[in-house]
Amino acid sequence: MGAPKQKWTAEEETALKAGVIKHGAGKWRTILKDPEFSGVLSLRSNVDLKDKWRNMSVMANGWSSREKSKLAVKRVHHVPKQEENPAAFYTVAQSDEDISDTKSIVVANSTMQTAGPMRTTVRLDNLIQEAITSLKEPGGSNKTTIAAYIEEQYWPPHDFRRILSAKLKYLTSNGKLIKVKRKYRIAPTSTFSDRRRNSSMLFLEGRQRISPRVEKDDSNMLTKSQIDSELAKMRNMTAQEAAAAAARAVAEAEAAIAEAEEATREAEAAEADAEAAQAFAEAAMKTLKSRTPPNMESLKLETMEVLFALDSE
DNA sequence: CTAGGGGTAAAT
DNA sequence: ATTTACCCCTAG
Repeated sequence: MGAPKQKWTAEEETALKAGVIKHGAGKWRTILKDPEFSGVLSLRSNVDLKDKWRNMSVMANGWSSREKSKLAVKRVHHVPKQEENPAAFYTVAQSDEDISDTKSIVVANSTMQTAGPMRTTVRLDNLIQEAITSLKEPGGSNKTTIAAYIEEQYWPPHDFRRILSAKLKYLTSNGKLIKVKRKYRIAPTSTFSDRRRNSSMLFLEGRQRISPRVEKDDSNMLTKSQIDSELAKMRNMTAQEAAAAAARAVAEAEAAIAEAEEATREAEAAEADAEAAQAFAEAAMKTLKSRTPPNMESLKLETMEVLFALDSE
């Protein structure tokens, strides 16, 4: 029996994502026990988490059918900026053969070969959609509100707002969003899958303020200071954690960059590479977790540089 | 416990 | 029809 049904709430999904980011994909039990998430996820089992993550991954993969398509990976095409990037990452990811997925390997390899970052998408579409639906503002939400919502739950990539603008513009011209007086709402007919609207705000526990040392964030939006504190924390992290955090940041940032470009052209192709960054980031995390890199310090430094490089982009 | 294969059935 | 939540099982 498939068992009744209990849709995952946005809070739970957020908690799961945050948990994965914090503890790594696969540490379901750890995530579950973490007091930061146990509240929200108390009704979920570790297997539920795993399955949900699987579902989410499948979605991110673009094309459904859980495990059907082996996905013979694709072209890594043009890259807006080409510098020598996270060499440390790529090296690490590549030097590992226990990267389970074909896609991961391909990503690493192709990335190496083209000496450029892969393009990706972090489902900004979905984030926007989630923001609008969750905010439930009559008449839609304006850009600032949407940005604030997203920034509250996700680590905002450097030039996030610029990208958001481009994306919003594109989605509007595309008919997926309707803009009325600077407010966006989801087009009724759109392909936006429109998901649950279970915005029962239980506790606002789903996501804690990351900065323990910055106590003065009353109503202040924690964007820049959050980044700073993240970086500060990274210095005290283990290489694995630092790399994982950085990997995620890199993936998101590059994805955002790709998104921005794509938005001004055609966003269709963007979906196809959606998983690339995720696979890459996961591979990096996985690798770094299973084996401690020889030179932790240099790795840490490398990741830092990556972050700064991206930040000054 | 986790990964992942496979399956059922409720929702959409 | 597809997606999605949940279950079960096996290997490691």
